[in-house]
Amino acid sequence: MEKDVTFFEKVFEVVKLIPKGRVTSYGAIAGYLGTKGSSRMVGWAMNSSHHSTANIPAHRVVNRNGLLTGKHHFGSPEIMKQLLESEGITVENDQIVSFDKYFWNPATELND
DNA sequence: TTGCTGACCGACG
DNA sequence: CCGTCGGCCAGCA
Repeated sequence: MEKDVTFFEKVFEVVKLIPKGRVTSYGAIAGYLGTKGSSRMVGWAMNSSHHSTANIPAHRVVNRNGLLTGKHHFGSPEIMKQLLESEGITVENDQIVSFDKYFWNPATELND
């Protein structure tokens, strides 16, 4: 039976499951949750992640183009890039290099 | 309570 | 190719 968990909670769970050195997209998470149309809410959940005490690796979540769209929401646009590079991910021009190589699809990784 | 906005994505002209 | 619009759910005035 499903809990009264909201879209936010689901997003947090998936984001926290993202392995180090990997990245995913808002649409991928939304699609995995079955709400592809609510890709916007995924980003909104990330915004709430700062308010949440849980450690949410929001820097591992980027848009479909691998662009660091939400970098500005980390307090400083450099934080997101530094965090990604700290995990071995190359970021150039606010965009992840070989994004498809670092891309982590929950629907594929979490699903057998 | 109603309505707008938002770290996106995809479709249409 | 590029500009515009609709849709999804939740938070805030």
